[in-house]
Amino acid sequence: MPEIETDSGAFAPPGGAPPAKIPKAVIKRLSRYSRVLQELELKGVEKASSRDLAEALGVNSAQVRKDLTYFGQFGIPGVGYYVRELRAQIKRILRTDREVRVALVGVGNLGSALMSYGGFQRQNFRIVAAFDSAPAKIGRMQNGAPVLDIARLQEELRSRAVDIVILATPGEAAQIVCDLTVKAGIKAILNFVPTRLTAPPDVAVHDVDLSIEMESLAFYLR
Amino acid sequence: MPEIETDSGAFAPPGGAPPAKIPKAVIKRLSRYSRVLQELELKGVEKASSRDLAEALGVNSAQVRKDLTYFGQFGIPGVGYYVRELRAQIKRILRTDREVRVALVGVGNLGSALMSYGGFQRQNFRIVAAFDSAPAKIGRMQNGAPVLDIARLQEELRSRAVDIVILATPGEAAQIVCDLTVKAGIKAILNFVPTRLTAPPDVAVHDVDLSIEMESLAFYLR
DNA sequence: TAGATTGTTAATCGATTAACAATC
DNA sequence: TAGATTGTTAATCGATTAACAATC
Repeated sequence: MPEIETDSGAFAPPGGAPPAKIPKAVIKRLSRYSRVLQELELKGVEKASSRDLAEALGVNSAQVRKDLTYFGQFGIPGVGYYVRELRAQIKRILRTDREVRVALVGVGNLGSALMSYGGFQRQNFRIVAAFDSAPAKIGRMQNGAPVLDIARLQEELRSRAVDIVILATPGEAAQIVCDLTVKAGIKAILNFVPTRLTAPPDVAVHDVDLSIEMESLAFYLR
Repeated sequence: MPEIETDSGAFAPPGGAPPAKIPKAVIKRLSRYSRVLQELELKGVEKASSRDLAEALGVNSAQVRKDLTYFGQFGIPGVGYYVRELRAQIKRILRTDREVRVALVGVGNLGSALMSYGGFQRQNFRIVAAFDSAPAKIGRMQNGAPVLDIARLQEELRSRAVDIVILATPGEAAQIVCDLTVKAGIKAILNFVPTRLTAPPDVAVHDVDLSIEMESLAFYLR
Protein backbone atom coordinates (compact mmCIF):
# COMPACT_ATOMS: atom_id res chain seq x y z
CA MET A 1 0.00 0.00 0.00
CA PRO A 2 1.65 3.27 -1.08
CA GLU A 3 2.14 6.31 1.08
CA ILE A 4 -0.88 8.59 1.03
CA GLU A 5 -0.98 12.35 0.85
CA THR A 6 -3.98 14.59 0.74
CA ASP A 7 -3.64 17.50 -1.62
CA SER A 8 -5.44 19.31 -4.40
CA GLY A 9 -5.55 17.36 -7.62
CA ALA A 10 -6.33 14.31 -5.57
CA PHE A 11 -7.57 10.99 -6.86
CA ALA A 12 -9.76 8.57 -4.97
CA PRO A 13 -9.02 4.99 -6.06
CA PRO A 14 -12.02 2.74 -6.69
CA GLY A 15 -11.58 0.82 -3.47
CA GLY A 16 -12.36 3.98 -1.54
CA ALA A 17 -8.78 4.32 -0.25
CA PRO A 18 -7.66 7.84 0.67
CA PRO A 19 -6.62 10.03 -2.25
CA ALA A 20 -2.96 10.23 -3.34
CA LYS A 21 -1.36 13.20 -5.01
CA ILE A 22 -0.93 12.61 -8.72
CA PRO A 23 1.27 14.87 -10.85
CA LYS A 24 -0.53 16.57 -13.71
CA ALA A 25 2.01 15.11 -16.14
CA VAL A 26 0.95 11.60 -15.13
CA ILE A 27 -2.67 12.37 -15.98
CA LYS A 28 -1.68 13.71 -19.39
CA ARG A 29 0.25 10.54 -20.10
CA LEU A 30 -2.65 8.43 -18.91
CA SER A 31 -4.72 10.06 -21.59
CA ARG A 32 -2.05 9.22 -24.16
CA TYR A 33 -1.90 5.61 -23.02
CA SER A 34 -5.63 5.51 -23.51
CA ARG A 35 -5.28 6.60 -27.10
CA VAL A 36 -2.54 4.11 -27.88
CA LEU A 37 -4.55 1.32 -26.28
CA GLN A 38 -7.53 2.30 -28.40
CA GLU A 39 -5.43 1.93 -31.52
CA LEU A 40 -4.06 -1.41 -30.37
CA GLU A 41 -7.55 -2.64 -29.59
CA LEU A 42 -8.74 -1.63 -33.04
CA LYS A 43 -5.85 -3.59 -34.52
CA GLY A 44 -6.94 -6.61 -32.53
CA VAL A 45 -3.84 -6.67 -30.33
CA GLU A 46 -4.62 -8.43 -27.04
CA LYS A 47 -1.55 -7.87 -24.91
CA ALA A 48 1.03 -5.11 -24.62
CA SER A 49 4.08 -4.76 -22.39
CA SER A 50 5.16 -1.54 -20.72
CA ARG A 51 7.94 -1.56 -23.30
CA ASP A 52 5.43 -1.66 -26.16
CA LEU A 53 3.45 1.21 -24.72
CA ALA A 54 6.58 3.18 -23.93
CA GLU A 55 7.80 2.88 -27.50
CA ALA A 56 4.48 4.00 -28.91
CA LEU A 57 4.62 7.11 -26.72
CA GLY A 58 8.31 7.83 -26.85
CA VAL A 59 8.81 7.52 -23.10
CA ASN A 60 10.64 5.17 -20.75
CA SER A 61 9.05 1.82 -19.91
CA ALA A 62 9.68 2.28 -16.18
CA GLN A 63 7.65 5.45 -16.42
CA VAL A 64 4.70 3.60 -17.92
CA ARG A 65 4.75 1.07 -15.09
CA LYS A 66 5.19 3.72 -12.44
CA ASP A 67 2.40 5.89 -13.85
CA LEU A 68 0.00 2.98 -13.77
CA THR A 69 0.85 1.93 -10.21
CA TYR A 70 -0.44 5.29 -8.98
CA PHE A 71 -3.84 3.79 -9.61
CA GLY A 72 -3.43 0.09 -8.98
CA GLN A 73 -1.84 -3.07 -10.34
CA PHE A 74 -3.04 -3.78 -13.83
CA GLY A 75 -0.28 -5.93 -15.27
CA ILE A 76 0.79 -9.54 -15.11
CA PRO A 77 4.51 -10.25 -14.58
CA GLY A 78 5.96 -12.12 -17.51
CA VAL A 79 2.94 -11.26 -19.66
CA GLY A 80 2.27 -7.52 -19.76
CA TYR A 81 -1.08 -5.76 -19.81
CA TYR A 82 -4.30 -6.90 -21.41
CA VAL A 83 -5.11 -4.13 -23.87
CA ARG A 84 -8.89 -4.19 -23.53
CA GLU A 85 -8.83 -4.38 -19.77
CA LEU A 86 -6.18 -1.72 -19.25
CA ARG A 87 -7.98 0.61 -21.61
CA ALA A 88 -11.23 0.17 -19.71
CA GLN A 89 -9.44 0.81 -16.41
CA ILE A 90 -7.81 3.99 -17.69
CA LYS A 91 -11.08 5.29 -19.11
CA ARG A 92 -12.67 4.69 -15.75
CA ILE A 93 -9.84 6.49 -13.95
CA LEU A 94 -10.05 9.43 -16.35
CA ARG A 95 -13.85 9.43 -16.07
CA THR A 96 -14.22 9.20 -19.83
CA ASP A 97 -16.13 5.94 -19.59
CA ARG A 98 -19.28 8.05 -19.85
CA GLU A 99 -20.35 11.14 -21.77
CA VAL A 100 -18.70 14.32 -20.54
CA ARG A 101 -20.81 17.45 -20.95
CA VAL A 102 -19.01 20.58 -22.12
CA ALA A 103 -20.03 24.22 -22.47
CA LEU A 104 -18.12 26.84 -24.39
CA VAL A 105 -18.06 30.53 -23.50
CA GLY A 106 -17.19 33.08 -26.19
CA VAL A 107 -18.41 32.32 -29.69
CA GLY A 108 -15.78 34.36 -31.54
CA ASN A 109 -13.33 33.08 -34.13
CA LEU A 110 -11.64 30.61 -31.87
CA GLY A 111 -14.83 29.62 -30.06
CA SER A 112 -16.67 28.81 -33.30
CA ALA A 113 -13.62 26.96 -34.45
CA LEU A 114 -13.57 24.79 -31.38
CA MET A 115 -17.26 24.04 -31.75
CA SER A 116 -16.84 22.80 -35.29
CA TYR A 117 -13.71 20.86 -34.38
CA GLY A 118 -14.68 17.21 -34.44
CA GLY A 119 -11.91 15.99 -32.15
CA PHE A 120 -13.89 16.43 -28.95
CA GLN A 121 -17.02 14.53 -29.91
CA ARG A 122 -14.93 11.58 -30.92
CA GLN A 123 -13.75 11.00 -27.35
CA ASN A 124 -17.12 11.03 -25.62
CA PHE A 125 -17.15 14.78 -25.06
CA ARG A 126 -20.27 16.64 -26.07
CA ILE A 127 -20.59 20.39 -26.35
CA VAL A 128 -24.10 20.91 -25.00
CA ALA A 129 -24.21 24.71 -25.04
CA ALA A 130 -22.34 27.85 -25.95
CA PHE A 131 -22.57 31.30 -24.40
CA ASP A 132 -22.03 34.79 -25.76
CA SER A 133 -23.10 38.33 -25.01
CA ALA A 134 -23.80 39.46 -28.60
CA PRO A 135 -27.57 39.59 -29.28
CA ALA A 136 -26.92 38.65 -32.91
CA LYS A 137 -25.47 35.33 -31.82
CA ILE A 138 -27.81 34.47 -28.96
CA GLY A 139 -30.64 32.09 -29.84
CA ARG A 140 -28.97 30.49 -32.82
CA MET A 141 -27.83 26.92 -33.06
CA GLN A 142 -24.20 26.26 -33.84
CA ASN A 143 -22.88 22.78 -34.59
CA GLY A 144 -25.83 21.27 -32.79
CA ALA A 145 -25.56 23.37 -29.65
CA PRO A 146 -27.64 26.42 -28.72
CA VAL A 147 -25.91 29.76 -28.23
CA LEU A 148 -27.26 31.13 -24.96
CA ASP A 149 -27.11 34.51 -23.25
CA ILE A 150 -24.02 34.83 -21.07
CA ALA A 151 -26.28 36.51 -18.51
CA ARG A 152 -27.87 33.13 -17.88
CA LEU A 153 -24.53 31.31 -17.51
CA GLN A 154 -24.87 30.08 -13.95
CA GLU A 155 -28.37 28.62 -14.12
CA GLU A 156 -27.79 27.08 -17.55
CA LEU A 157 -24.54 25.41 -16.49
CA ARG A 158 -26.43 23.87 -13.60
CA SER A 159 -29.59 22.86 -15.42
CA ARG A 160 -27.66 21.36 -18.33
CA ALA A 161 -25.39 19.42 -15.99
CA VAL A 162 -22.21 20.79 -17.55
CA ASP A 163 -18.98 19.13 -16.43
CA ILE A 164 -16.30 21.16 -18.20
CA VAL A 165 -16.24 24.76 -19.43
CA ILE A 166 -14.13 25.94 -22.36
CA LEU A 167 -13.13 29.59 -22.06
CA ALA A 168 -12.67 31.44 -25.35
CA THR A 169 -13.75 34.96 -24.41
CA PRO A 170 -11.90 38.25 -24.89
CA GLY A 171 -9.22 38.78 -22.25
CA GLU A 172 -11.19 41.31 -20.22
CA ALA A 173 -14.07 38.91 -19.67
CA ALA A 174 -12.07 35.80 -18.82
CA GLN A 175 -11.68 36.25 -15.06
CA ILE A 176 -15.29 37.33 -14.63
CA VAL A 177 -16.59 34.32 -16.52
CA CYS A 178 -14.17 32.10 -14.64
CA ASP A 179 -15.57 33.32 -11.31
CA LEU A 180 -19.16 32.74 -12.40
CA THR A 181 -18.24 29.31 -13.65
CA VAL A 182 -16.63 28.38 -10.37
CA LYS A 183 -19.65 29.67 -8.48
CA ALA A 184 -21.82 27.40 -10.60
CA GLY A 185 -19.84 24.47 -9.25
CA ILE A 186 -17.69 23.68 -12.30
CA LYS A 187 -14.47 21.86 -11.36
CA ALA A 188 -12.63 21.80 -14.69
CA ILE A 189 -11.86 24.62 -17.12
CA LEU A 190 -10.08 24.53 -20.45
CA ASN A 191 -8.76 28.05 -20.93
CA PHE A 192 -7.81 29.40 -24.36
CA VAL A 193 -7.63 33.02 -23.21
CA PRO A 194 -4.08 34.31 -22.75
CA THR A 195 -4.81 35.59 -19.25
CA ARG A 196 -3.63 34.11 -16.00
CA LEU A 197 -6.79 33.01 -14.23
CA THR A 198 -7.25 32.80 -10.50
CA ALA A 199 -9.37 29.90 -9.36
CA PRO A 200 -9.76 27.91 -6.12
CA PRO A 201 -7.32 25.00 -5.71
CA ASP A 202 -10.07 22.41 -6.15
CA VAL A 203 -10.79 23.71 -9.66
CA ALA A 204 -8.54 22.35 -12.41
CA VAL A 205 -7.61 24.91 -15.05
CA HIS A 206 -5.71 23.80 -18.13
CA ASP A 207 -4.29 26.63 -20.17
CA VAL A 208 -3.84 26.26 -23.91
CA ASP A 209 -2.03 29.31 -25.15
CA LEU A 210 -1.70 29.18 -28.91
CA SER A 211 0.21 32.46 -29.14
CA ILE A 212 2.79 31.30 -26.65
CA GLU A 213 3.22 28.02 -28.52
CA MET A 214 3.73 29.93 -31.72
CA GLU A 215 5.99 32.60 -30.33
CA SER A 216 8.24 30.17 -28.52
CA LEU A 217 8.58 28.20 -31.75
CA ALA A 218 10.03 31.23 -33.47
CA PHE A 219 13.03 30.89 -31.19
CA TYR A 220 14.02 27.71 -32.97
CA LEU A 221 14.29 29.35 -36.40
CA ARG A 222 17.98 28.50 -36.54
CA MET B 1 30.89 33.65 -18.30
CA PRO B 2 28.58 30.67 -17.85
CA GLU B 3 29.47 27.08 -18.71
CA ILE B 4 28.79 26.28 -22.33
CA GLU B 5 27.28 23.14 -23.79
CA THR B 6 26.47 22.36 -27.36
CA ASP B 7 23.21 20.57 -27.94
CA SER B 8 20.04 20.64 -30.00
CA GLY B 9 17.74 23.52 -29.18
CA ALA B 10 20.78 25.72 -29.00
CA PHE B 11 20.85 29.48 -28.84
CA ALA B 12 23.61 31.71 -30.09
CA PRO B 13 23.88 34.84 -27.92
CA PRO B 14 24.30 38.16 -29.73
CA GLY B 15 28.00 38.41 -28.95
CA GLY B 16 28.60 35.33 -31.05
CA ALA B 17 29.52 33.21 -28.02
CA PRO B 18 29.02 29.45 -28.40
CA PRO B 19 25.44 28.23 -27.99
CA ALA B 20 24.17 27.06 -24.59
CA LYS B 21 21.44 24.52 -24.02
CA ILE B 22 18.20 26.19 -23.06
CA PRO B 23 15.30 24.18 -21.60
CA LYS B 24 12.08 24.41 -23.61
CA ALA B 25 10.27 25.61 -20.49
CA VAL B 26 12.53 28.64 -20.33
CA ILE B 27 11.61 29.61 -23.88
CA LYS B 28 7.90 29.31 -23.10
CA ARG B 29 8.34 31.58 -20.11
CA LEU B 30 10.34 34.03 -22.18
CA SER B 31 7.33 34.33 -24.41
CA ARG B 32 5.15 34.99 -21.37
CA TYR B 33 7.53 37.63 -20.07
CA SER B 34 7.27 39.26 -23.45
CA ARG B 35 3.51 39.47 -23.16
CA VAL B 36 3.59 40.87 -19.64
CA LEU B 37 6.18 43.44 -20.66
CA GLN B 38 3.98 44.46 -23.58
CA GLU B 39 1.14 45.11 -21.19
CA LEU B 40 3.37 47.06 -18.84
CA GLU B 41 4.71 49.12 -21.72
CA LEU B 42 1.18 49.92 -22.85
CA LYS B 43 0.41 51.08 -19.34
CA GLY B 44 3.42 53.36 -19.48
CA VAL B 45 5.34 51.50 -16.78
CA GLU B 46 9.07 52.13 -17.20
CA LYS B 47 10.72 49.75 -14.75
CA ALA B 48 9.87 46.33 -13.36
CA SER B 49 11.69 44.15 -10.88
CA SER B 50 12.01 40.37 -11.17
CA ARG B 51 9.50 40.29 -8.34
CA ASP B 52 6.98 42.31 -10.35
CA LEU B 53 7.34 40.05 -13.36
CA ALA B 54 7.23 36.92 -11.22
CA GLU B 55 3.97 38.01 -9.63
CA ALA B 56 2.39 38.77 -12.98
CA LEU B 57 3.28 35.27 -14.17
CA GLY B 58 2.74 33.35 -10.97
CA VAL B 59 6.32 32.10 -10.79
CA ASN B 60 9.29 32.60 -8.50
CA SER B 61 11.36 35.77 -8.85
CA ALA B 62 14.62 33.82 -8.80
CA GLN B 63 13.32 31.93 -11.78
CA VAL B 64 12.74 35.13 -13.72
CA ARG B 65 16.29 36.27 -13.04
CA LYS B 66 17.75 32.88 -13.86
CA ASP B 67 15.76 32.55 -17.07
CA LEU B 68 17.01 35.90 -18.27
CA THR B 69 20.65 35.22 -17.48
CA TYR B 70 20.62 32.38 -19.97
CA PHE B 71 20.74 35.14 -22.54
CA GLY B 72 22.67 37.94 -20.90
CA GLN B 73 22.49 40.56 -18.17
CA PHE B 74 19.56 42.85 -18.68
CA GLY B 75 18.91 44.20 -15.20
CA ILE B 76 20.34 46.85 -12.94
CA PRO B 77 20.93 45.90 -9.29
CA GLY B 78 18.83 48.03 -6.98
CA VAL B 79 16.64 49.15 -9.88
CA GLY B 80 15.22 46.23 -11.83
CA TYR B 81 14.66 45.95 -15.57
CA TYR B 82 13.73 48.68 -18.00
CA VAL B 83 10.46 47.47 -19.50
CA ARG B 84 10.97 48.79 -23.01
CA GLU B 85 14.52 47.59 -23.25
CA LEU B 86 13.90 44.15 -21.79
CA ARG B 87 10.93 43.65 -24.06
CA ALA B 88 13.00 44.55 -27.11
CA GLN B 89 15.74 42.16 -26.01
CA ILE B 90 13.32 39.30 -25.49
CA LYS B 91 11.67 39.87 -28.85
CA ARG B 92 15.07 39.80 -30.44
CA ILE B 93 15.96 36.57 -28.63
CA LEU B 94 12.65 34.97 -29.65
CA ARG B 95 13.08 36.27 -33.21
CA THR B 96 9.69 37.94 -33.10
CA ASP B 97 11.19 41.34 -33.72
CA ARG B 98 10.33 40.79 -37.37
CA GLU B 99 7.45 39.23 -39.30
CA VAL B 100 7.36 35.45 -39.02
CA ARG B 101 5.90 33.70 -42.05
CA VAL B 102 3.60 30.77 -41.38
CA ALA B 103 1.96 28.15 -43.60
CA LEU B 104 -0.88 25.88 -42.57
CA VAL B 105 -1.42 22.38 -43.93
CA GLY B 106 -4.88 20.83 -43.75
CA VAL B 107 -7.81 23.19 -44.27
CA GLY B 108 -10.39 21.14 -42.37
CA ASN B 109 -12.41 22.25 -39.38
CA LEU B 110 -9.49 22.95 -37.15
CA GLY B 111 -7.32 24.32 -39.94
CA SER B 112 -9.93 26.85 -41.05
CA ALA B 113 -10.45 27.73 -37.44
CA LEU B 114 -6.80 28.47 -36.92
CA MET B 115 -6.70 30.61 -40.03
CA SER B 116 -9.55 32.78 -38.84
CA TYR B 117 -8.12 32.96 -35.33
CA GLY B 118 -6.79 36.47 -34.89
CA GLY B 119 -4.34 35.63 -32.13
CA PHE B 120 -1.45 34.86 -34.44
CA GLN B 121 -1.50 37.99 -36.61
CA ARG B 122 -1.44 40.13 -33.49
CA GLN B 123 2.04 38.91 -32.54
CA ASN B 124 3.78 39.50 -35.88
CA PHE B 125 2.92 36.10 -37.28
CA ARG B 126 1.43 36.02 -40.75
CA ILE B 127 -0.21 33.03 -42.36
CA VAL B 128 1.01 33.40 -45.93
CA ALA B 129 -0.42 30.19 -47.39
CA ALA B 130 -2.53 27.13 -46.68
CA PHE B 131 -2.33 23.70 -48.30
CA ASP B 132 -4.91 21.01 -48.91
CA SER B 133 -5.48 18.08 -51.25
CA ALA B 134 -9.19 18.67 -51.94
CA PRO B 135 -9.70 20.19 -55.43
CA ALA B 136 -12.75 22.05 -54.12
CA LYS B 137 -10.58 23.99 -51.70
CA ILE B 138 -7.51 24.56 -53.85
CA GLY B 139 -7.32 27.95 -55.53
CA ARG B 140 -9.57 29.78 -53.10
CA MET B 141 -8.53 32.50 -50.74
CA GLN B 142 -9.16 32.01 -47.06
CA ASN B 143 -8.62 34.77 -44.53
CA GLY B 144 -6.26 36.51 -46.89
CA ALA B 145 -4.14 33.49 -47.72
CA PRO B 146 -4.32 31.30 -50.83
CA VAL B 147 -5.19 27.62 -50.48
CA LEU B 148 -2.59 25.78 -52.53
CA ASP B 149 -2.26 22.22 -53.77
CA ILE B 150 -0.48 20.03 -51.25
CA ALA B 151 1.36 18.51 -54.20
CA ARG B 152 3.27 21.76 -54.52
CA LEU B 153 4.13 21.95 -50.82
CA GLN B 154 7.92 21.86 -51.03
CA GLU B 155 8.45 24.45 -53.74
CA GLU B 156 5.81 26.79 -52.31
CA LEU B 157 7.27 26.64 -48.81
CA ARG B 158 10.59 27.64 -50.31
CA SER B 159 9.41 30.33 -52.69
CA ARG B 160 7.18 31.93 -50.08
CA ALA B 161 9.98 31.92 -47.51
CA VAL B 162 7.89 30.15 -44.90
CA ASP B 163 9.41 29.97 -41.39
CA ILE B 164 6.89 27.87 -39.47
CA VAL B 165 4.42 25.20 -40.58
CA ILE B 166 1.18 24.45 -38.75
CA LEU B 167 0.06 20.85 -39.16
CA ALA B 168 -3.69 20.27 -39.07
CA THR B 169 -4.07 17.32 -41.42
CA PRO B 170 -5.79 13.98 -40.84
CA GLY B 171 -3.68 11.60 -38.78
CA GLU B 172 -2.63 9.43 -41.72
CA ALA B 173 -1.11 12.36 -43.59
CA ALA B 174 0.73 13.97 -40.71
CA GLN B 175 4.04 12.11 -40.89
CA ILE B 176 4.20 12.35 -44.67
CA VAL B 177 3.61 16.09 -44.61
CA CYS B 178 6.07 16.43 -41.76
CA ASP B 179 8.77 14.71 -43.82
CA LEU B 180 8.13 16.92 -46.84
CA THR B 181 8.18 19.98 -44.63
CA VAL B 182 11.51 18.99 -43.11
CA LYS B 183 12.91 18.33 -46.58
CA ALA B 184 11.87 21.83 -47.58
CA GLY B 185 14.14 23.13 -44.84
CA ILE B 186 11.50 24.10 -42.25
CA LYS B 187 12.91 24.15 -38.69
CA ALA B 188 9.75 24.72 -36.63
CA ILE B 189 6.43 22.88 -36.70
CA LEU B 190 3.29 23.49 -34.67
CA ASN B 191 1.49 20.15 -34.67
CA PHE B 192 -2.22 19.88 -33.93
CA VAL B 193 -2.50 16.30 -35.16
CA PRO B 194 -2.70 13.71 -32.37
CA THR B 195 0.11 11.64 -33.86
CA ARG B 196 3.62 11.31 -32.56
CA LEU B 197 5.80 12.78 -35.27
CA THR B 198 9.36 11.78 -35.98
CA ALA B 199 11.59 14.65 -37.03
CA PRO B 200 15.33 15.34 -36.99
CA PRO B 201 16.68 16.79 -33.72
CA ASP B 202 17.35 20.18 -35.29
CA VAL B 203 13.65 20.60 -36.10
CA ALA B 204 11.49 21.92 -33.26
CA VAL B 205 8.06 20.32 -33.05
CA HIS B 206 5.52 21.68 -30.58
CA ASP B 207 2.52 19.45 -30.06
CA VAL B 208 -0.82 20.93 -29.15
CA ASP B 209 -3.17 18.10 -28.43
CA LEU B 210 -6.63 19.42 -27.71
CA SER B 211 -8.15 15.99 -27.08
CA ILE B 212 -5.50 15.15 -24.52
CA GLU B 213 -6.05 18.46 -22.75
CA MET B 214 -9.75 17.79 -22.65
CA GLU B 215 -9.54 14.16 -21.65
CA SER B 216 -7.05 14.77 -18.87
CA LEU B 217 -9.34 17.50 -17.52
CA ALA B 218 -12.13 14.98 -17.08
CA PHE B 219 -10.00 13.35 -14.39
CA TYR B 220 -10.54 16.33 -12.16
CA LEU B 221 -14.32 16.02 -12.15
CA ARG B 222 -14.27 15.23 -8.43
C1' DT C 1 11.18 -25.15 -15.41
C1' DA C 2 13.17 -21.07 -18.07
C1' DG C 3 11.98 -16.73 -19.88
C1' DA C 4 9.68 -12.60 -19.61
C1' DT C 5 7.86 -8.72 -17.48
C1' DT C 6 5.80 -6.62 -13.63
C1' DG C 7 5.83 -3.48 -9.38
C1' DT C 8 8.86 -0.93 -6.67
C1' DT C 9 13.04 0.85 -4.61
C1' DA C 10 17.05 3.49 -4.98
C1' DA C 11 19.94 6.37 -8.00
C1' DT C 12 20.06 9.91 -11.24
C1' DC C 13 18.91 13.81 -13.44
C1' DG C 14 17.10 18.33 -14.09
C1' DA C 15 14.49 22.12 -12.73
C1' DT C 16 13.08 25.31 -9.05
C1' DT C 17 14.08 28.08 -5.20
C1' DA C 18 16.62 30.22 -1.22
C1' DA C 19 20.26 32.82 -0.01
C1' DC C 20 23.57 36.30 -0.45
C1' DA C 21 27.64 38.95 -2.16
C1' DA C 22 28.00 42.38 -5.68
C1' DT C 23 26.36 46.64 -7.29
C1' DC C 24 23.45 50.37 -8.65
C1' DT D 1 25.28 56.46 2.30
C1' DA D 2 21.25 53.24 2.96
C1' DG D 3 18.03 50.59 0.49
C1' DA D 4 16.86 47.80 -3.14
C1' DT D 5 17.52 44.39 -6.44
C1' DT D 6 20.42 41.98 -9.49
C1' DG D 7 23.22 37.75 -10.98
C1' DT D 8 24.68 33.47 -9.35
C1' DT D 9 25.75 29.67 -6.33
C1' DA D 10 24.27 26.07 -3.48
C1' DA D 11 20.30 23.62 -1.53
C1' DT D 12 15.98 21.68 -2.38
C1' DC D 13 12.56 19.53 -4.61
C1' DG D 14 10.35 16.55 -7.85
C1' DA D 15 10.33 13.78 -11.75
C1' DT D 16 12.64 10.25 -14.57
C1' DT D 17 15.18 6.14 -15.01
C1' DA D 18 17.96 1.95 -13.81
C1' DA D 19 17.96 -2.06 -11.46
C1' DC D 20 16.13 -6.12 -9.57
C1' DA D 21 13.40 -9.29 -6.55
C1' DA D 22 8.84 -11.11 -7.10
C1' DT D 23 5.87 -13.60 -9.97
C1' DC D 24 3.34 -15.21 -13.89
